[in-house]
Amino acid sequence: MPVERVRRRIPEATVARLPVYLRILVEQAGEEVECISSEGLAELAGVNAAKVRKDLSYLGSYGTRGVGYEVAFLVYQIRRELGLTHDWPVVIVGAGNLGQALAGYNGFGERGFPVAGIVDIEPGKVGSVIGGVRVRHIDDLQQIVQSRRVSIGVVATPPSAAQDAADRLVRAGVTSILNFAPVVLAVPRGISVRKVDLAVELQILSYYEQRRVGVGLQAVGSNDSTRGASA
Amino acid sequence: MPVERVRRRIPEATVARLPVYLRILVEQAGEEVECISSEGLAELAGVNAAKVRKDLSYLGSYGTRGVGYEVAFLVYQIRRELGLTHDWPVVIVGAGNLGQALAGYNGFGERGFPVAGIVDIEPGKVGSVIGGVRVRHIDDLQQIVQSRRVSIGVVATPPSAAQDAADRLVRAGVTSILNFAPVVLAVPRGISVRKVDLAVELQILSYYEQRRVGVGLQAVGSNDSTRGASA
DNA sequence: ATGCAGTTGTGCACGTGTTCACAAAGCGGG
DNA sequence: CCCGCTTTGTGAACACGTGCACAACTGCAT
Ligand SMILES: NC(=O)c1ccc[n+]([C@@H]2O[C@H](COP(=O)([O-])OP(=O)(O)OC[C@H]3O[C@@H](n4cnc5c(N)ncnc54)[C@H](O)[C@@H]3O)[C@@H](O)[C@H]2O)c1
Ligand SMILES: NC(=O)c1ccc[n+]([C@@H]2O[C@H](COP(=O)([O-])OP(=O)(O)OC[C@H]3O[C@@H](n4cnc5c(N)ncnc54)[C@H](O)[C@@H]3O)[C@@H](O)[C@H]2O)c1
Repeated sequence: MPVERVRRRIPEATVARLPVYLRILVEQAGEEVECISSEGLAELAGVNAAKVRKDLSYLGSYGTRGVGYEVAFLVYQIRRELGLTHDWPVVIVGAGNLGQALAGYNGFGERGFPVAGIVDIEPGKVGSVIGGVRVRHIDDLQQIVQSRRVSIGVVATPPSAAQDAADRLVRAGVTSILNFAPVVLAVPRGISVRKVDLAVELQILSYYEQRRVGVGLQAVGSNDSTRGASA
Repeated sequence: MPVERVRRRIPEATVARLPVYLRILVEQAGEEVECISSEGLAELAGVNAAKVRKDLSYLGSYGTRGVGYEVAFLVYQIRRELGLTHDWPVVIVGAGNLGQALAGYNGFGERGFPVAGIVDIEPGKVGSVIGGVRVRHIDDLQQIVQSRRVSIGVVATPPSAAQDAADRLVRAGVTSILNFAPVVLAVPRGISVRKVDLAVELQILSYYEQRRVGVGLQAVGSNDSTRGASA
C-alpha cells in the first residue's frame, strides 16, 4: 500500500508535548521497559491519560488495546513526526555569557542539534574555542549557514543587537530562530521564531507567588509550553 | 471608596503576556512616550490590538477612550498586578555552566530578581565568586532561603539531580521553582513550577522546519508562552 | 453647543484545547 | 473458543482563548 502522504496537521499544543513524551520514552527504553500504557506515560509526563492518548493518536493508531504502546516503536514514530530522523545543525549568534554556556552544553548535540558554529561581532571574541567550536566573526555567518546547511539559528546577543542578529540569520538563509534576547523579533513571513525569556518566566512566577494569600488553589497547569512557532 | 480587594483572577494567557507589555512600556517610557494606544502597543508586542485591550481590561479600565493609555500609569498597574512592587530574591541550585551564566547575568537583578545565593553540592565549586555572589554549599540552602526570605528557586543541576534539588528547595521553604533541567519535577500541591527546556524548543522548531515542504503557511502563533504554573 | 474623529471596553461567535466516558478491540486463562 | 479484564481510540461536552465589530465615550475644532 502507498505510504500515507497527506500528513495530518498536529495541534500546536500536542507538538509541544511530543518532545516531553519522547524524552520519557527514551529514558524508559534505557531501563528495559518495552511497553507502556497511556496511564503510565501520563503519570511520568505529569498530564492527563486521555490527553496522552489523543496526542499519540495524531501519529496514527500505534497502540495495542489491552496492552499499551511499544516503547521503541513510539520513540521511532515521534522522532519521525518531529523531524528528528536527521541532525539539525544550529548556529549561535553572540558568544557572551549565554552563548558560551549554550555552545559548551553537550545536551544539544546529543539530542540531534549539533553546534555548527558560533559567531560574534566583537573581534576580541573571535578565535577562542568553546565546547570544541571556534568562535568566528559574524561576517562568516552566511558561509557557515550555507556550507553546513543550517536552518536553525540561536540569538544570544544583547537585546539591542537581537533584531540585527535575526536579520543577518534570515539573510544567511536560516528559517527558524530561537531567541534568548528579551525583545519581540520582526521576521519575514514563513520564518519560525520561538522565544525563551527567563525574566518573563520569573515574572509569571511572581504573579502566582503574590496571589498566594489563601492556599495554593491554582490549576495544576501541566507545563505545556504552547507558544506560537513560525510566522 | 474602599479599595477593591476582590482580585479578579487573570487568565493564564494574559498573565504570560503582561510581562511583554511591561517591558515594551518601560522602554517607551524611556523614550519619553507618555501615551500609547492599544494598536501601538499591539504592534510592538506582535499581537492583536483587541487582545491587548482585553488583557489590559483585566487590570481595570485604565485607558482613555479616544486617546489611549498613559504609559507610566500602565507600567505601575502591571507591576502591581504581577507583584513586582518589591524584589523577589532567587536562589540558584547548581553552579555549573548554566548556573554560572545565570548568576553572572545582570538582567535578573535589574528586573527585580536579585540572586540571593547560588549553591552546589560539589565542594570544589564552593567558594568561587560569580557575578558578585559566592557559591555556597547546598547544605546552606535553608539558611539562605530563610534569612533572605527567598520564595523562588532555580534548578540548574544535571537532570539526574533535578528532583533532589527541587525537593531541597521545597524543604527549605521555596514556593516557586524555575526548572532548567529536562525532567518533569514532582512537587507538592501549591508549589508553582515553570520549566525552560531548550531541547524542547528546538524540537518544536524542527517539527515546523520539517513540514516546510510547500510554503510557510503556518499560523503566526504570536509567541505567547502559556504554560501551566503552579500545582 | 454640536459634530466628528479617534479609541476604549466588551458582547458574541468562533476556534482550539481538555476531559469524560464508553464502545471497540486485544489478550490470556480456562 | 469464549469470557472477562485491560487499555486504546474517539465522539461529545465543556472550558478556554481569540478576534471581530460596535456602542460608549473622550476631546477637539468649529
Ligand atoms: N546570561 C544569561 O544568563 C541570560 C539570561 C537570560 C537572558 N539572557 C539574554 O541573552 C542575551 C545574551 O546574554 P549574555 O549574558 O550572553 O550577554 P553578553 O553581553 O555576555 O554577550 C552578548 C554577546 O553578543 C555579542 N554581540 C553584540 N552585538 C552583536 C551583533 N550585532 N552580532 C553578533 N554578536 C553580537 C557581544 O559581543 C557579546 O559577546 C541577552 O539578550 C540577555 O538579555 C541572558
Ligand atoms: N548549559 C546549557 O547551556 C544548558 C542548556 C539547556 C539545558 N541545560 C540544563 O541545565 C542543567 C545544568 O546544565 P549545566 O550545563 O550547567 O550542567 P553542569 O554539569 O555544568 O552543572 C551542573 C552543576 O550542578 C551541580 N550539582 C549536581 N548535583 C547537584 C545537587 N544534587 N545539588 C546541587 N548541585 C548539584 C554540579 O556540581 C554542577 O556544578 C542541566 O540539567 C542541563 O540539561 C543546560
